[in-house]
Amino acid sequence: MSHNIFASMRARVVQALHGVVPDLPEEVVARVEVTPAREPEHGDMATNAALVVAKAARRKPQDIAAALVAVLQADPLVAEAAVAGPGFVNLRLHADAWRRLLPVILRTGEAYGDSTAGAGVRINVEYVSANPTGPMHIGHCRGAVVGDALANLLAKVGHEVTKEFYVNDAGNQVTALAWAAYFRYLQALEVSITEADFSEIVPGGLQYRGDYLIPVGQALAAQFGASLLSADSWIGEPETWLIDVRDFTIAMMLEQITDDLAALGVVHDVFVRERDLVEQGEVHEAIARLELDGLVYRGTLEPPKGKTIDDWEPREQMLFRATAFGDDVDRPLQKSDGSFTYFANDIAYHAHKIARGFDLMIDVWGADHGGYVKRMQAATRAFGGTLDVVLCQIVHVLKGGQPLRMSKRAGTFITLRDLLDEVGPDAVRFTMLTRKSDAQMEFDIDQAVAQTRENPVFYVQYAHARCRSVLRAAGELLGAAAVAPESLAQVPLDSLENEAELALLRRLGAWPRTVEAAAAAREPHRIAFFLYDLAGDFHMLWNRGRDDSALRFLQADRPAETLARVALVAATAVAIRSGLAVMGVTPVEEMR
RNA sequence: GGACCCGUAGCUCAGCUGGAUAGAGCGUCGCCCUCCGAAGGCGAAGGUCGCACGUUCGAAUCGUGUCGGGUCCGCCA
Repeated sequence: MSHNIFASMRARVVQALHGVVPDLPEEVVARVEVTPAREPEHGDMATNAALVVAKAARRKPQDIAAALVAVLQADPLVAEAAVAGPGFVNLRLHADAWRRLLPVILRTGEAYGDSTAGAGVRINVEYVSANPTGPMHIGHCRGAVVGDALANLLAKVGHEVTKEFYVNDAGNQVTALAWAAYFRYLQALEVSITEADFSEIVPGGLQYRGDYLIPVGQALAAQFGASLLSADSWIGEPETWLIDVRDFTIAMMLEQITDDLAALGVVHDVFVRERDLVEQGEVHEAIARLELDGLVYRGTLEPPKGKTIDDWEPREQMLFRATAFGDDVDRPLQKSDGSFTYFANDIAYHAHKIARGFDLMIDVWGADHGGYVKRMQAATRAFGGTLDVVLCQIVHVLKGGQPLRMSKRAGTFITLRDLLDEVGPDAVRFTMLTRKSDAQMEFDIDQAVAQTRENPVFYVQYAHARCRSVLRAAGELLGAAAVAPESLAQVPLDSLENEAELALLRRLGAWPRTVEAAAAAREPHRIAFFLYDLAGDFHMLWNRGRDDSALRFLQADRPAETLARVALVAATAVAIRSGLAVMGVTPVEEMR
């Protein structure tokens, strides 16, 4: 059930258009838009209807616009219609058309803005998907927030959404992790060996030297005692301990990651483990199916030009014919040791998702995976699926006006947990959504906690707190029953006629179309900007009351007007909560 | 050499999928307030939308080229 006033006006415009210009092709009508007017003098809304059909109708846009105006002026919602510019039709609605949104909003509650635009389309949103080799850091954080908010947004427009985490627990990385954990295990048992000496033993050298594995080593010692050592209390043969240590460590890391995510408010519905896919033979199955379709062959790749690779030598390998689906080159499926590449596993994973019946997959990745998009989309198309990728660009963290250079070696490595401790989950989530995800962003820690307008989190929360404050005071003045949503939904609203009040009303009316547009564009940041603007409208109204006490919400001697204003305030709070819910941010009742 | 992302006000960024005179916050300048309807308010200045062609009624938005910044480029994930 949609309460989108722009959608209903569009329906009226299209109906009028059919009367004015018969036999219009569907695809032409589809381009008709009804959008909010940018300038208040232009009215409330504008439509491009006459402009987009002019060519098909073989008539001048202004003529069609004039004919539309004649029809639309008779519409009971329309106060004024006029031709403007090259053939726009500007519409000014009766104030009542806007006012009657309030009961709808109050009765709908936080579901205001929901729609059925996505009904029947199942979407899998995969995000975070970090290696379980260490704690979550800032780089993961943006993707986590964007993915989570996007999933909420898609659900709000009616999609059936699954939030999914792909655990990369099958590659060399987790073997390296096991070695690093084993070193900490030795330390926990006070086996005397230096990091340098141990690194000599590790195939490829010791990685993951961070302190975060110390508790893992202790836990291993507590769990296994000395049983992972050799008989002479020295380093055991890897085949005797590697798998146990690896699985134990992955489990602990994964638990820490999910704990950190939970602290951020991110909870996935489904975890898929790469190792399970490998062990259940799904990779072989997926590759076999590609072979059947003639999309796999043995060949030799050209070395990349302009980039010298020291030990490059031409090598024949198993390749996926990605170029058949728009990629630049065909992509390797097998390493020289015969095992599958990460890409091959990922193909199996996406085939797995397609087989589970999703109509659309959306992967949220870091910018460093940008070069991977085309091949993955090629692979999913080979399986008859559709993949959208949302790339999240790098986040630079600022503190005290200075960039924090993140370096594991220098110890200025910011974990998600550090950030949450310093800023709090709500501010982290909101701030991460104040930029388009494919643009780099600077995360200014000082700004995220600032109690001023320059901090959008504060500004929006403050607006909600003020709304709640008004509602509490109204309850004391008029009685709790009088300010219950259903009571307010029946209040006469004629007294809402101040320009600032109407501006706020119009903004509230734009919420459903904002949600739909943001979902269609996969751009959750638009929600943050809408809320910032909405908060601005509300604060402006509040400030008017500060200058002129007649404009304050609560007027002890004029209960009818007070109730109408309280209804507007209550609806504003509802819309803010509706938006914050998409972002996963908790609305506050008061500023403290 | 190639692929992908980004170039909009001094700074950080929006710009609703091609619409009308390109917006916000910060900063700057001016005025007001310092009242718990506290954690400021009002107003002003400030832009050849990196640049050049092209597409069309119309371009910050689409295409091509170019310059600048970023990410990445066979057996890492």
